[in-house]
Amino acid sequence: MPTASQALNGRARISDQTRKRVARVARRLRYAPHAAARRLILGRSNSAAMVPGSNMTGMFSDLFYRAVLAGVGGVFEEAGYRMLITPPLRSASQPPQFVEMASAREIDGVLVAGAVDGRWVKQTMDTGMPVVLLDNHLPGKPVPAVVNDNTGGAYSGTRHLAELGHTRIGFMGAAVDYPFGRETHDGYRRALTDAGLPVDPALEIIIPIDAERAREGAGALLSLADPPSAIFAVTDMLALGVTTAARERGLAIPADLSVVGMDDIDLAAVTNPPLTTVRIAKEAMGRRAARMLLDLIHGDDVDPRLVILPTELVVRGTTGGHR
Amino acid sequence: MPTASQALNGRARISDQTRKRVARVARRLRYAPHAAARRLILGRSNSAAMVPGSNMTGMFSDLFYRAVLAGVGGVFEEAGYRMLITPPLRSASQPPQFVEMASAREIDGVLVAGAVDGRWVKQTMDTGMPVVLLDNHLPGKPVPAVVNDNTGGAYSGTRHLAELGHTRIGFMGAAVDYPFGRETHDGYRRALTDAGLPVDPALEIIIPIDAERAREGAGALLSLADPPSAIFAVTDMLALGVTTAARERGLAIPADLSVVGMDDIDLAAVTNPPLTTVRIAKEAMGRRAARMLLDLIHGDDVDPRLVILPTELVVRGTTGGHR
DNA sequence: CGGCAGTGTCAAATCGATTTGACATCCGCT
DNA sequence: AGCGGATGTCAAATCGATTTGACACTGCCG
Repeated sequence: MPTASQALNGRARISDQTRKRVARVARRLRYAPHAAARRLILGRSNSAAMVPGSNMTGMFSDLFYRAVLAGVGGVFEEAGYRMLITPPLRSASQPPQFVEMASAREIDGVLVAGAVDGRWVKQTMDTGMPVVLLDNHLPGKPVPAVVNDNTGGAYSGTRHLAELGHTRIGFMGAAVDYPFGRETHDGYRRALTDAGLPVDPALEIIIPIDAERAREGAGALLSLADPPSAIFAVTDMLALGVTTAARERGLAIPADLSVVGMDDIDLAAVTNPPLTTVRIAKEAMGRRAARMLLDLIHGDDVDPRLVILPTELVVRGTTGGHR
Repeated sequence: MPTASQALNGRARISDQTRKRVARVARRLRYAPHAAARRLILGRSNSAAMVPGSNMTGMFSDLFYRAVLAGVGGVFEEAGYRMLITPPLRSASQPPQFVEMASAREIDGVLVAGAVDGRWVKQTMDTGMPVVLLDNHLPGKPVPAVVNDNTGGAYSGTRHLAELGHTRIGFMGAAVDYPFGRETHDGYRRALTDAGLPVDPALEIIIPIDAERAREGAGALLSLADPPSAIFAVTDMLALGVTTAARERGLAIPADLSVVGMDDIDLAAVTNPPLTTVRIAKEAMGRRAARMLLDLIHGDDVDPRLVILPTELVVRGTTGGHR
């Protein structure tokens, strides 16, 4: 079948006419080349693994990761690459599935979204397999990564509240084991300091990202003797938990309490009132990371090993001036 | 390397001592067999595709999907199988990724969860690739499938309300393009008829599964001149939308309105009040479907092509007697 | 007529792991 | 000594697609 192969793959010495004839026959016979055989001789599989980090509750649950996934998928599809999503991480001591797939050379590259044990990343990279981190980075390690400007985002959200005249601004942070948690906290505190406001640890609550916990946490903040008049939450889901808790206490938004989220999930624009939030360029993040991985697979050097994407403040209906 | 292969794969004529020695060396060299080469000679890849149907991509089916995934993953892992999740369906006219993977023999079987175009299923099965549907079935077609007893579940949820003395029982159905929608509707109507209650189309609302629509829909039902005193919703998320809408109108639950959901997501037990619901055996569904697929892959005949799993009514705090 | 470009056929090598059958040792037992 | 069982070595075939180089054929041009 050398002729057939050359015709289908656009190689040498085959006229257009023959090429088309072969293609027609192949279609009629429903012929599809055997992926493993191709992989073996060509040395590449044209597929990459997308790994949901341990902070992802589920690949599709998270509106955040769905948007990222769309960006990644678009670039891969355009490049003729296949994206395989691995299941959520298994028992901690065993290597996650992507490590096995990488060492068996089933894939050409790995894209890890979110929290991951650096040990597995290192082991995979040591075998020469390209890895790109997404929404996560290993500080001090030369692992290519694409992240959001979490510090800057938290800064601009908090500053917005300060500029509206609020002086007691609460913080709802996320307890996660990757840099996002610390970075947002930094941004919040820095904005307070720059605005000449004191940092009050009593106004800071750090919880796992979870619907119930968010409402409880917000309730605790609002029950303080001297409660905040505004709250910056590090994700939109947390911010929505805050608005729910406020409504349960009879507080009007934004009259009694201003709220800023971060993310700009689809839902944010249609809540009542629509949520003021710091938009994360989710699709761009996915696209950028996917392109970086493809470059690495093709052997190109990627220039900045760490890409930080800027955020954008989107002022909607949940923020107002301090009385 | 015949000896090495025989040692690692537990084949003939190799003493335990040599076996161990080979294993040690292999580990030190970080040797892992090339998946494609193995696939080629062995004729199987020990991996299967898990396909999220077009209804599984949304956030609300997600808690459901996660539980199913856990069941599937457990069985696969135990069997030494790898599960690859394909990304959400791409543009409608192109074949979804699992079809390509199947025709290139990258996988040994396909598990489709939820709504899927029957055309692709047929095309895949025609090539001899085992396919099992999960939470979906193609009526009249001999495609192996594992489903919930949706009719029975809706029946028991509705009957529970009738037994509590409710006579005007609303229905909140899902507008989806697979049997779930029709089956739950049937179960609801049948329960009414069996209880000697009239069917009133004005009490039936059928909407896409979506947070906003659920609240609006419930609002419409509760605004009727002669509103229902109880509502059966076909998913827990819809039921929670109902309770939210009721609370917004100052109705107490269950005093003024009884609500029953279906699913029993984790959240259902911790809401206030905890949700009465019809439990779907989600993990069992995943396990059963995974086992069926493995049987088909191993060439065994599966006996009932359609497995229907029973539901269980879980009475919690959102249902009470009719005044 | 000789040569050459354009096109197609064909056999052989290649990718990496596994399986098989032939052959070689070594050991213990009769 | 001779035999059989246990164990290990080795060369060769296999899986399916691709690539390469040798060769053949046609038709056109100088």
